[in-house]
Amino acid sequence: MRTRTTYCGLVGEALINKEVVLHGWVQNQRNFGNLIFVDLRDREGIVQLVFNQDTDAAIFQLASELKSEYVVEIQGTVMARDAATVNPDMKTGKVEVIVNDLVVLNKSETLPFEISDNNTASEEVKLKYRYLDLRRPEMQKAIRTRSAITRAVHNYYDNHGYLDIETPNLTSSTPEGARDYLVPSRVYPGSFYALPQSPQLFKQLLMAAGFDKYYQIARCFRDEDLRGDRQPEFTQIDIETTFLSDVEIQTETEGLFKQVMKDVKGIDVQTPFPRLKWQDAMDKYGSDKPDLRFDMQIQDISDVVKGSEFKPFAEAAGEGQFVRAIVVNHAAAKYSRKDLDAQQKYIERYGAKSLLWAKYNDGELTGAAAKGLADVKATLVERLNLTNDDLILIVAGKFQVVCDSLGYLRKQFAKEMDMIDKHQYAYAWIVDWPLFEYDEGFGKWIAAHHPFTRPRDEDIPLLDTDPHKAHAISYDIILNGYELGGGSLRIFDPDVQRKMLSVLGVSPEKAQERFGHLLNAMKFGFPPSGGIAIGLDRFAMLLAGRDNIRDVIAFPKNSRATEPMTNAPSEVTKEQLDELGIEVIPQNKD
RNA sequence: GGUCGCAUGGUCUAGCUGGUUAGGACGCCUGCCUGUCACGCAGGAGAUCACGGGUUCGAGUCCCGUUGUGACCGCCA
Repeated sequence: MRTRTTYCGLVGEALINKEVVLHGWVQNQRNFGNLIFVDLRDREGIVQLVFNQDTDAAIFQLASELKSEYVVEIQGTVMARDAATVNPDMKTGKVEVIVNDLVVLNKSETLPFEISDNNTASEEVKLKYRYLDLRRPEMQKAIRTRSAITRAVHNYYDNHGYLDIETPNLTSSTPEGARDYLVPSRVYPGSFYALPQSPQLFKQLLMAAGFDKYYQIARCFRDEDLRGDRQPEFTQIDIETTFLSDVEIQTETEGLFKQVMKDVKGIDVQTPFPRLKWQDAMDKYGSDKPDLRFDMQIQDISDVVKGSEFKPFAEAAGEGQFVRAIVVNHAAAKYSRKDLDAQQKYIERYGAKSLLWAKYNDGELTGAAAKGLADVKATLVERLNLTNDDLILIVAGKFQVVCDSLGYLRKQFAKEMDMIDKHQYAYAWIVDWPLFEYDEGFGKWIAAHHPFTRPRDEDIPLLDTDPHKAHAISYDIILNGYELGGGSLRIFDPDVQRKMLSVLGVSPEKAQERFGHLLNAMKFGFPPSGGIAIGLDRFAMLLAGRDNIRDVIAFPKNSRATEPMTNAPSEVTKEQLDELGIEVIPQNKD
């Protein structure tokens, strides 16, 4: 093999009349009998090769046998193309390479799908041949965006005095939070390691050790069902510091985003980011991670419809019930009764009884809820600031139901009405979180963030009396409707930590067993600390302009948590199980 | 765990109310072509219609189940 002189995609006018050696994959071949064009592709792009019958018959013969995805080495001369044959759509379209030597390094069988960004092969097939799908320029770009991000992250934290410290992947199981992935111990049959859901405890202990500023790009594992923005293993940019306030940590983190946006996208983002209280986010946008690229705020009209005999409003008159609305401008004509009935199906998922809607035109309300609103029309028009062709969407019910439903509708209609600027990056902090949330399924309080989150000092007495009223010193960073990351200041008083765990229903014995190391550490000069963890996959997905984190993970799992290429997870031999002291109970399907 | 959708040559898909020689596009194979760049033209091969059962004179099509797969709810921060 000769030494490559440049990448295919980098062959440009600077190299005209120069000799080059290129390695790459055959993208395409156009054969004219006595003249052949071959598009040669590598990670930087495509360049056109020219083979002429008259120049070298033997090389020409070899070139005529090239097929898609053959791997070749060529030596040739870069030539300027005639004005008439320049291809303005190609980066290398002003030049071409006249080939004087061709070596086929490897052949390719017929491919399961075309290596093209237009290919429409199913997700299943693409994942099975992931290495082929990754050859597509779009995929190469997405993976490279991720690489650029991690590079910028390392640079930023290195420049700001943070130490990159690794934490174990074989650790012990913790009862809180997500389901753990377990790894059986051979040395101690019947005992298991757990893969970390995050390096949370370790990073706090690194602070106890006095490292002051830590960061790590850490792999995390959670055995829960997948979504477009959730994989069972994922990567966090994990940060922990001592002696900093919540605002100081946020400011350092804003610096990171500023730097990454500059390095990766060439965009200057404004800091500080807007800060939104959790309660306000829920009230105005129906979500704790609202997409702030468009407005369309939720408005409470409970007081307006109070006393109404219209059944949905009458039912929602009680304690803890709300009637709220969004107004979609210029949408009344666009949506039919049928369209809106279809939307109702979607909000039923969140427990909404019905989608109440009305259209406003020339001072009149029409539609499903018009009759029920007739008495309060004047107030409503003023409150919602209605103008012609407005579509009003109203949901009544419990707080969570109303928020989820209107949050969904807000996003959905903004999308359908094309109100979202795809080039905008709307960052914000969500602050003032409740410390706990109530789990209806288990009938108990669970940590809204995690059990080490520090309550506001003035709320500590509430832990004994009204835990649900306590607020956390925690913060989420959101971008375009996605939760990018979250962090908090940590409890550093062992008494507060014990109290916190007790509210969560963790007995002192269990606490000692699971978190003894942290509780012990708190006895020996434990510093106030805080940090944040940022979802690298989601961040990369957003910067790469994709809508699934699979696209920024080289070898992801499918939606059933399996990996079609390697067939993971797979069965193991009886010998392997015996060694671990494990017996598999056969699954009875009937 | 639940709901909804999908499964037809290598790939993507058409196939309505049951009777088709299972159609098309891309890819593949053969031939022709000296300026294409999604080259073009002519010809050709390639499908137990995911699997199992049922209804029917007859099933790609209807019904039930299984499997695989996608989205969502639950779950997850």
